[in-house]
Amino acid sequence: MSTPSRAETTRARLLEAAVTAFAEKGFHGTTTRDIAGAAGMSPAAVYVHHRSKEELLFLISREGHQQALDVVRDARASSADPVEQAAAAGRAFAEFHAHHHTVARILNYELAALSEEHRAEIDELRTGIDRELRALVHDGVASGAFDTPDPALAATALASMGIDIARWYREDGEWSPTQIGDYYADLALRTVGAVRPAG
Amino acid sequence: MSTPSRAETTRARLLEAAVTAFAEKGFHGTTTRDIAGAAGMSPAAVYVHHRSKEELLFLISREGHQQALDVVRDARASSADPVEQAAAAGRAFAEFHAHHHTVARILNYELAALSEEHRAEIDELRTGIDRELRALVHDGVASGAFDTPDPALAATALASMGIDIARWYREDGEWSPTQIGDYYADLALRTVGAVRPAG
DNA sequence: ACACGGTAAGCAAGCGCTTAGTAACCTGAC
DNA sequence: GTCAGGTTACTAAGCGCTTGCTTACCGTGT
Repeated sequence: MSTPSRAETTRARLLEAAVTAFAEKGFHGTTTRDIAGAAGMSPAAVYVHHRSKEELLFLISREGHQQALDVVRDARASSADPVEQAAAAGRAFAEFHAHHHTVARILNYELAALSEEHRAEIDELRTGIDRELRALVHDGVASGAFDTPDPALAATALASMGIDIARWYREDGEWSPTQIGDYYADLALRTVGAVRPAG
Repeated sequence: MSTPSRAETTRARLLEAAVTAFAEKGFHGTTTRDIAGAAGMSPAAVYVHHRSKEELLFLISREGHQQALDVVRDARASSADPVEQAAAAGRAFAEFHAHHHTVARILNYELAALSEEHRAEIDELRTGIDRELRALVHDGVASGAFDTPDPALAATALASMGIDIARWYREDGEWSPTQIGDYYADLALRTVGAVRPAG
């Protein structure tokens, strides 16, 4: 229960400012002066707490990807039934991308701005997400619970429709993250061709 | 059948170079020297043929959005049956985003870099696409051919899953644009809850 | 003679990042 | 309690370079 040090607080403020700026204007459209200004500090303060502007992007990207991977893993672990797994994954992945749409935009649209080493580390997390979804669809097809013309492409489509929510979602839009989660739980089942679970 | 003038050819070469560069590195990550260099010209040549870097983005965006709108309109006009319209729209919209993935990335990820006036003009074309898809789903629901818990969200999802193909599609990937088109024709029918047409 | 299609050179502004310095806060000997 | 000595968190100023774009000029075809 230790209170965070002043340095930790400042570090977090800079990261939060970077998230907002990167999501709104992109990595290359954001200046270190933007970030420092939004955090209420001088441009030099960025370099007291972080090596470079790219490191800020990497820290944001790693944390966000880890969370996204956890979301999918938790959904798979929530049930032994592939049908329930598909609904849970569709719901949770959609809710994640709606609720964390600012971070999610950075995760998916700023990959090219990462250094080669950082990009490689992020790619491993992305591969993990893809593997989870492919395994989920594979299990359902193998058990006869799913009916899809192309299981691998179905897994890609599941990831894709969730990710793109971060692009079109608006906080003042027609649907709340919960409503979107409900809809995408159903849409995931339609995508894999599952018989709806009773209830 | 007039041969294009030298100016017209150069203009097109600069636009093509801008498409490649913007898609790969984003608008802000691309320099006017990148564009001129890729077109085999000096940096000043850009300004012989175009007002600004932003104008290049606008020209690319307007042309691409017009084509995307035409694709959806043609799909709707191809049949009076909402089910066939949904399949045709799903297929054509997906094929478009796979085949023209470089342009499509610019259309969907560089909107914020447009000037206010240009952005407004592009938004009209985007609204047109949205309206077509909402009308399509509405017609199917009204005729009893579709079954979906949220028609407006279904239309959004249809657009979304097509658009995101531009993000994940790779020319050396697992699927060709035609295969993707086939799959998304079927996926569109699942999304709107249509009874598959005979055949 | 001259319009057309282009370049060489460079300007003002803005970029990521560094350096040198300072105010504010601890620590502990007395 | 207090106050020198050291540390932490930060800033003012600016460096070297790149940016979008302009200006002044030139070779070529008619």
